[in-house]
Amino acid sequence: MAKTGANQRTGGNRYAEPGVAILISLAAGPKHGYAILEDIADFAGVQLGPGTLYSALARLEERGLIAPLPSADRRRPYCLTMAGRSAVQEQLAQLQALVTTGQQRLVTP
Amino acid sequence: MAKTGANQRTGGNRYAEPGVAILISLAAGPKHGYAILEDIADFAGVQLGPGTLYSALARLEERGLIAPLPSADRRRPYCLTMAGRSAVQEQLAQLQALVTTGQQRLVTP
DNA sequence: TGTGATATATCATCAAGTGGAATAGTAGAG
DNA sequence: CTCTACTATTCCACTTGATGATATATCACA
Repeated sequence: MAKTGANQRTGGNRYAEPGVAILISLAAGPKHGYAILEDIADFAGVQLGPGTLYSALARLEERGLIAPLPSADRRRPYCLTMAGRSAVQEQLAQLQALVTTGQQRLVTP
Repeated sequence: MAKTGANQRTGGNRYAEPGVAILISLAAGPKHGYAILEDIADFAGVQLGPGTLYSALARLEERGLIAPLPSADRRRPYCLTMAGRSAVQEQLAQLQALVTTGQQRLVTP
């Protein structure tokens, strides 16, 4: 396990759980798992393992935040539901508030 | 267990894990656990349980992101280390990037 | 004295994050 | 035509860590 060195002992790398990243990825339009993987690696600089991705997708679907589309090829595309869209908005707002507070505090100790 | 109803089956409410919130709280100056609890409830609107708080503190200390100060009274104050300060900055920057991307995508589908 | 707020420690439980391995289809090189 | 590499998903075992409950101790104050 983990010969990378960059992220060796994970479990501590929960900067932001994959859920939000996936929702953000789908906010740009429907995608299938593998494409989401690449998209996230691109915009967040984090390479998710397949287990992480697909288990998160299952959870998200279970919660009604994303919905499966009819699959062409061997791909299983998903799209954001309205609930999902609301959820991202809400989470982003919360995160933004957190970030703003944090940055204020870092400059005004 | 959980008769609250407001947050009954948690495990799904990881908008942002307590670690960042604690670091942000300490960014405003040294505090002891209980004070951090109140501070976070104030600026993040999240009431952490004692288990969550103190276990997170232990982890953060173990990783060298916070350091214990000599305890007066029965309080155990902590302060942010330099590594901790860097870590918050980094995480906040990452979160900010995530939020920005997310918000762009929500308006430009 | 006893009641409630302050403050911390410890515990068991469980969700979920994680990487690796297995599987399978597809496309291009040779 | 076949070998190989890439695309794509599924399954699995392991580990973190978040969480609420509970226990404990001190202090203020009526």
